Amino acid sequence: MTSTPIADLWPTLPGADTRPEAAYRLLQAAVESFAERGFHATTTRDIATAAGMSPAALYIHYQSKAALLAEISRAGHAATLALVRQATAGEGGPAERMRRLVEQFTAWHARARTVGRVVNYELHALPEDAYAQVAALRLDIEREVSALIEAGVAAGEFEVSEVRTAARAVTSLGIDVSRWYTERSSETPEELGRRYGELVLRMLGARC
Amino acid sequence: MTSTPIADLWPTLPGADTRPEAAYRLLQAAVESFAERGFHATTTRDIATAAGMSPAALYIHYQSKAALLAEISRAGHAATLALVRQATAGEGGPAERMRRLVEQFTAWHARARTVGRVVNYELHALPEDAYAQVAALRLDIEREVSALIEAGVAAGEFEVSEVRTAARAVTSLGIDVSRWYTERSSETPEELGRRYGELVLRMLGARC
DNA sequence: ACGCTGACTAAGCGCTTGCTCAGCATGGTG
DNA sequence: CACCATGCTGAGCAAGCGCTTAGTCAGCGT
Repeated sequence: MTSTPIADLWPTLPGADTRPEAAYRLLQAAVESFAERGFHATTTRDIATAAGMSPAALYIHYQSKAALLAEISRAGHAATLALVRQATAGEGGPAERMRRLVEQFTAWHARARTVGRVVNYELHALPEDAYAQVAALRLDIEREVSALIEAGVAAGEFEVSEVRTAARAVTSLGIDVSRWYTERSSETPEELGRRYGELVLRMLGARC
Repeated sequence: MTSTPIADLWPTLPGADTRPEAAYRLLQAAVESFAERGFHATTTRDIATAAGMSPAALYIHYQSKAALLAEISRAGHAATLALVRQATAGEGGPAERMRRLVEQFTAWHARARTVGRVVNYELHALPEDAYAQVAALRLDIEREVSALIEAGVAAGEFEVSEVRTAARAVTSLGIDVSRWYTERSSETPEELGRRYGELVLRMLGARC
């Protein structure tokens, strides 16, 4: 029942199979700690202890505490963009694709809420170069959503006055799920996804 | 053109008129710093310097760094709840009141985005007693929104499958504005509010 | 048996943090 | 004038921070 959100993320990391298992444990511990307390309130001792090691062991696998955050953020954004691309590229018209996108985008932010929190709310703590990479990925995600809405408008399936505002609202709804969703929530990630899909289609004026 | 978001907040603070002006400057500096860097990444020296004082001066007006956060959070939540109550209590049917609520809720989170960020994203740093007070206020806000949606459904003006999920979506949209809105945004807070009001009414299935 | 390597630890360095405290200037009051 | 309360500062303390260093040890090829 309890999911391991980091598992959604790990396969997208470079060299995931060759990397020692200890690096994985450190990454998992960092995600959990950063999500719960925030980057600056998390100490390297927290992470190392949660991973069952001494503080110094962290620096064998990662250059710094910030490098850990950068790796989580990069991989998390890459995974999200991949999810968005997969959903929008599938079969069906704009409305059908939008429903699928919102369902999966929302469910991911509920299921992988710890990763989602780090990805969306710890951007300011990223080193400059990592931030630049991540900002580019975020732009790509928003562009995908905007393009899909525009396609829907062109096909006469959506009716929207401002595409950019609508795109903001769609992504915003999904992202904010990682803030408020807890494992005590009454809805499963998939249920929530389906309901949000319905709400978004109505928001976009999809012909009923 | 540039707003001073803290001004929206200050009047709701207890003893605002009797309190020395230095306390106000410290509070303003704290809001700005907490919003930009987060609570834990902000030092007492940051706050004091921004207020034009030495670090020690902070402790004449506030018991601790956390007490500053608590005061900001309490006042910010109280102001938000007051805004919500004022909007929902006005004249008009559920749809009209919901439009007004979303317009004002959204515009506030754009205009007072610095306060909004502290209020919504630094909850975990609150001392336990302050957190309890603030959690109660947050529950009240959500209850107001839920009640308004239920009233709309009862009046036949809304059509919603799950009231709680819809309420979550409505508040979520507004709250997340404080995360992404910047003063470089192309829309004014009021424009954004109007557009979001439109989107939310559609989302709730308001009869057109 | 041997030396080497790579994962790891115990100890701790240099620095920053939240916060304290003795003392100073100011201005209202007798 | 003396007196004191108020608002503030300069200096600095104890604790905790990110990170480094020297060294241990199991597993490996030869």
